[in-house]
Amino acid sequence: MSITGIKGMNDILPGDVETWQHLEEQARKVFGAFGYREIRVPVVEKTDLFCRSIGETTDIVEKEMYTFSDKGGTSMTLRPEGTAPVMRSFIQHKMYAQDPVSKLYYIGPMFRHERPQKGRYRQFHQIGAEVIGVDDPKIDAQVLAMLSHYFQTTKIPDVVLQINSLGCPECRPSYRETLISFLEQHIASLCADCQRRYTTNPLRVLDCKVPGCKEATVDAPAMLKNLCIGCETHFGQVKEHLEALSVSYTVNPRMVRGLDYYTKTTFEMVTGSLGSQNAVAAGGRYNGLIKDLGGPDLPGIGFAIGLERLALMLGEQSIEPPRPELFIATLGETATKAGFTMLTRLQREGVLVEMEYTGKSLKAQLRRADKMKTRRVLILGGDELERGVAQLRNMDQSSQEEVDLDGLEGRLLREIHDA
RNA sequence: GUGGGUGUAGCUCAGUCGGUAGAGCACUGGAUUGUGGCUCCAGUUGUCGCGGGUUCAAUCCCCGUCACUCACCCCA
Repeated sequence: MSITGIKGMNDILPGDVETWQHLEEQARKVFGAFGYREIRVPVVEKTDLFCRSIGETTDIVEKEMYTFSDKGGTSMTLRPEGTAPVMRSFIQHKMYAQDPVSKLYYIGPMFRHERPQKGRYRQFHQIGAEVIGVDDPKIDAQVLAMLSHYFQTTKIPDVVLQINSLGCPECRPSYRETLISFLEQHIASLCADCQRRYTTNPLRVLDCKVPGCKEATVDAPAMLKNLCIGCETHFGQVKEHLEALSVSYTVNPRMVRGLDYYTKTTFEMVTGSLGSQNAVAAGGRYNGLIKDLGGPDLPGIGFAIGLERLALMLGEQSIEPPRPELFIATLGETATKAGFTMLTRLQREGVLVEMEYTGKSLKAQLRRADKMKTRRVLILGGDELERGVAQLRNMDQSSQEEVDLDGLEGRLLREIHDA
């Protein structure tokens, strides 16, 4: 048996990769216009970084990380998400000393050891953006405006923006307590999972899909009703700004996050067309994170987009390879040599040119040229070469003319550039 | 971690009520001593996922295992 790839880690082959390039190019364009600059950070970090940022009791940290010891014995982890490494880098390079506001984006692979299924893989790819240094609700709204604009320009169908507020260290702990005591009274009607997690992660119970849990929690106290003054006005202003920017959204008071660092505004772009892996982008504000990681007390907000899920939504249509401008078909050794040097000269001019290297029949060469959907074929024969001419065939029109080799390359280059 | 489905040619799949296998596409060559797409003809490719059991005989039945996949869980 030959060596295969690793479960849940996929190859992106020609024909599919063009979709990915499109998604990445659009992100660079859109994010660039909003003033974001790219940052590239390693895929491996010290394990501690993720434990401290994502949260010790989250599923990600408890059971999904690719963690190993390097030769010096330090525990390292393949990054399961992008925000923590970016914040680590931000702090380490004291980026706050250069500019009070940093707007950064990243593109790259993330790793989580989960059971793979549609839209969920062990190596997956995210495009993320982060704004550090501003707590103003205008920024929350602007981030959401940029995100929904990105979905419009990439022509991703059927996504809706859901927003919520998770409160802050002032209001969340007391809400948590009232929620736990509510859940205790209804524990009998909760599913086994919720009975287990209602103390560790009570907010998650509100997001449970089991009908019984939904019913039991209909009258549960809502975070949005228990926000402190600061969080409430912040959330209200976010909504106002979204309306002013004509960004459509719905409030989902039961939306929760899988990472502990989120505060205040949280959001998801949700689709109905991907089954249960329905979040195609998600994020929120994380005002305490940078301080927790040993940096200054600066607010932040950001999101990550799941590229596999977008690629799935854009459909399976495989993209055709580009059409060569010219195929050089040759007969005989001297013509083949001459054709080969011409091929290379034109390629150096940036023109897509092909030829057959293995000395097949002219018929076979033309068939191959046709299969590649070549626009033109230059037929170089031995006798013609001596006379300084060749046959130039237009494959679309099935027409052919004899051309002088002298000045031919210049003529072709002009023709190709004019088209 | 739990459950379901599927594993036959490069791809999509058929098939054998147990006697070691086929189609379409793709690929190669020919019908035109130097000319593609259409058509016609010919040809190549499989340890029928792997291991074990039952049997005279297993790709087919049974058990195990691995892989892929979908769902739960979780999440982008």
